[in-house]
Amino acid sequence: MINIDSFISQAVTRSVEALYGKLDGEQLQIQKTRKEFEGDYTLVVFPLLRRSRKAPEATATEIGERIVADTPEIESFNVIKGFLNLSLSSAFWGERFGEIYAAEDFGTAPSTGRTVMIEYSSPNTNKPLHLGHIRNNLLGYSVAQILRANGHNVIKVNLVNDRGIHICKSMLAWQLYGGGETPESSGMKGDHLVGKYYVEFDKHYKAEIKALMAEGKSEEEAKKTAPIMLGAQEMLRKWEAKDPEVYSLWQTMNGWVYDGFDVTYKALGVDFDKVYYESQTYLLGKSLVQDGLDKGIFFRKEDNSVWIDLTADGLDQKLLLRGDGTSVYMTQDLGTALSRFEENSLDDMIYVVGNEQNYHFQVLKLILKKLGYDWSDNIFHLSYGMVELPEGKMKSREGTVVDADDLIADMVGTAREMSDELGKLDGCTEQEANAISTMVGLGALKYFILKVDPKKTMLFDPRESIDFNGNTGPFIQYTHARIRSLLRKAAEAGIDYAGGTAAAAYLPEEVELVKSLADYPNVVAAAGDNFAPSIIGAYAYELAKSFNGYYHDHSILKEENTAVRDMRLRLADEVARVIRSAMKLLGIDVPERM
RNA sequence: GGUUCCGUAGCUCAGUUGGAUAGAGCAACAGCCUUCUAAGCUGUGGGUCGCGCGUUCGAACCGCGCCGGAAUCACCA
Repeated sequence: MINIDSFISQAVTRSVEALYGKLDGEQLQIQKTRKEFEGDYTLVVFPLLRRSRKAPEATATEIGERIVADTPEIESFNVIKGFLNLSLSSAFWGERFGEIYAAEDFGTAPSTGRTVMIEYSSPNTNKPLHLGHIRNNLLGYSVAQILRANGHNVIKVNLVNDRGIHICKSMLAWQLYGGGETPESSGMKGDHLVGKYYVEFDKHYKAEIKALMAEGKSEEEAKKTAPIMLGAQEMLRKWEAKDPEVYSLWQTMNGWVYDGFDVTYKALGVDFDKVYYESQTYLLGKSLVQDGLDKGIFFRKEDNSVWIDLTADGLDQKLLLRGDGTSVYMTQDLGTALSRFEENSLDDMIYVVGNEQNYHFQVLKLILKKLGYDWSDNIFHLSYGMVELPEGKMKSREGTVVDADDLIADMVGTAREMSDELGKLDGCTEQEANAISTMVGLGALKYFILKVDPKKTMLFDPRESIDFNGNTGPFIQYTHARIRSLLRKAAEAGIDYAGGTAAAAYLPEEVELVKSLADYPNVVAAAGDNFAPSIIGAYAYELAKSFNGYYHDHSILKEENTAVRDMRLRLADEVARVIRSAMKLLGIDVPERM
């Protein structure tokens, strides 16, 4: 299969060197011709002027003539200012389409042999998943898919924060006020039930603070001495001492939460190859502290705590070990990173974590580097911005958090209503109708989230997210469904479209579509390199849009010669295939009909 | 104050190894359903790319300085 970019690059280089002599290492500036100009590829000639010693137009013309004479596949050129636009022959594009059509694995790269671990989701076990987690999960999953399509060996992992004061709060509130309530007895999803008691704890905590302050205590003192808070802290100590009763309750309630999370993960279509629990990893990293002390990179303060001074790097001093010898988050993350790289022979490690932890990862990488671990450079923090609502930020205190399960149900429900209204589900069984509504509702949600650059703070407008027009998931799904319909109709009419010839690519619209298809592997590669699923999304949308335009101008019922008709149907087939694989990378289902 | 990130049409967003007249969608307006799915298509209007200076033949993109916004700088995770 010919790589079109390098084909062009070689052809142009050959002709330019024939004219002006060897280009020692200089890169020619070749890019795709913009839509509004005629041509396929454009050479920017400005940098070559000092070699040609002629005006831009004259230089471009000179090179253009030479290229057309040298390379039969390039059939014509035009010059606008310093831009030389080259047009490839239709026969060339026809051949490329033939290759694309024949390639089973088109759009995927051969194995690179690199192993990359990607950690995402990373929930706390004291409350259900919300909209922010949805962005995290979708980014993590789609980037994993993209990396896999780029030929990497990908390990998806989840690090569950299952220990700490937060879960103790839920546990204590449940003990005090739960009345033995369980997911079974209450009919509540386990994570929602545990989240309910976390809220309950906060309510009682606030009440106690208020009461203490009424007795004349300062706010600070009241916060420290509130009985329920002391109880939670006591519970944490018992947990650390593996008190059987506390430990058993902890296991039970976390179990409820995991059952709940599984339902949400399944609905979102994300999964993991391995799940880590902080209760099993939180002691990691202590040996690194001794190592750092020995190397003189860390230092000990008089209270016995261990620190690293990063002020020379523009950062601050960072604590690594408390005075009592217990570790902090940074310490365990250092240890976890080390054990992961060693145990899995990782080449790269990606953390999908919100941008509020940018500083943390900056420090993490720096410390590992100072300890002499060169793989520190292969740690990538895929940082993403917050999701805001039209009324502002999500605040749990003000009850403006968008719950993940509620949102998913809403999206699917709205998709169902809209579909019914439009009569899209007429003739479907209930099962089919549900399946389509789910694909469309979740497609809308996923695409809406993924089309935005991860690092940007994004606005989530529920009304806009369920929009089915314009740059949306359902638009792309719809296009795919229409293509499938077209192909079904063709098959019913007894048209065998597999026998067409590439000669039909002389039709201009088809050539345009083949060019779009030819971009596909590059799009995937680019997205893999800079972790921007939005590129894939934008690409799928452009393809869907161009096909929709194309589709409206053609009819399989129109009289046309066999070769032309076959070519169009093959193209439809291929566009459908490309849309499907692009959406699959993003984790979005594409229905056969809508 | 330090660090990191963001600022593009009324709104939501694309657009970087520096290239041509800065693009979509939504919203607004005008058209298109006895032919394959109108969740569609075609067209019109809408911009000091936050501001300034610099580098360059050429800057939304690179550098410096401002302005505005976000996150973070815990013996929390």
